[in-house]
Amino acid sequence: MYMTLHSNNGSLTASEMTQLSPAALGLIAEFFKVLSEVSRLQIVCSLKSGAKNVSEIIEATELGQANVSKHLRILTQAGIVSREQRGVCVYYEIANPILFELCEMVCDSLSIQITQQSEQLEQLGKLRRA
Amino acid sequence: MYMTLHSNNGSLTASEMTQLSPAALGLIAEFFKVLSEVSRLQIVCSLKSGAKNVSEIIEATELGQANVSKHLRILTQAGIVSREQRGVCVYYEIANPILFELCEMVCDSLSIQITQQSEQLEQLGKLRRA
DNA sequence: TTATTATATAGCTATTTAGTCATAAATTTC
DNA sequence: GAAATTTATGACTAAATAGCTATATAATAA
Repeated sequence: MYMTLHSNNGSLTASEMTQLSPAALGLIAEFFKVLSEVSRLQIVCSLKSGAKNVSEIIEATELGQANVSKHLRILTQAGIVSREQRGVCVYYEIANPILFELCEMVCDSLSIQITQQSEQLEQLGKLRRA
Repeated sequence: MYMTLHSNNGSLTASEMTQLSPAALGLIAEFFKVLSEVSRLQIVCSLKSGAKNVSEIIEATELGQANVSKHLRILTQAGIVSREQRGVCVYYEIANPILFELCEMVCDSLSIQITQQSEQLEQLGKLRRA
């Protein structure tokens, strides 16, 4: 029996994850894919300080207009940002703060890796010099 | 001034993330990209119960041999799994357990979204029937 | 209405990459 | 050494997509 994403009232423990169905893995993969583009991470980061309209996002990220528009559509569909029209302008806002936790965890993890690698390189250097 | 990944002894707070450099965002994006493929998530899940050699992974995931080999290379380079040769066989193992936390968080998040969406759809149904 | 501004979208190109097949490389067994 | 087994790699194809330009749509102002 596979585990679906909304079994158990929407909460999955790590041990249950082993049995995630291909469909659930597909949703997870899709979510990660949305976060796997530098441009989209830039946009999200630019919204960290609060809601911005498209023009403001373009200015903050220095990306092209059409490009930003497309990325915002992807982020909205993924439920990561929310969209609100105010007159001519459309304001976007972080809708899913989980994202920053995720990034933080990845940052920490990568930092540790980088630190370990540089330590290993240093050890290697010492061995060479010896 | 941009924040690099290994500033502050490898620990970044959420508030600092706003100022991540494009280079740091690139590393984060790359990490997420590795996790954005169903096949790789399948492989990782198959390793949840412990180390497996390539043949065992192929059996567990039902993916092609060359394909698995390539994915394992990508996962290894990303520091997500580790590689150990024992005779003819090569055993892979989860090296970065952060991954399961990440998946769990995404699962929870997605579950909540799906629940909310289905509730909204239900509300919509009630309105239509009324 | 017309003009202007803000955002979205269609069409296109170039790049990336997952998957497959064939083959190479490495290890063990006979 | 030869054969068999396990894993890795190179070549190729098909599909996905980021970014661009041009254009469409929507809202406001004149």
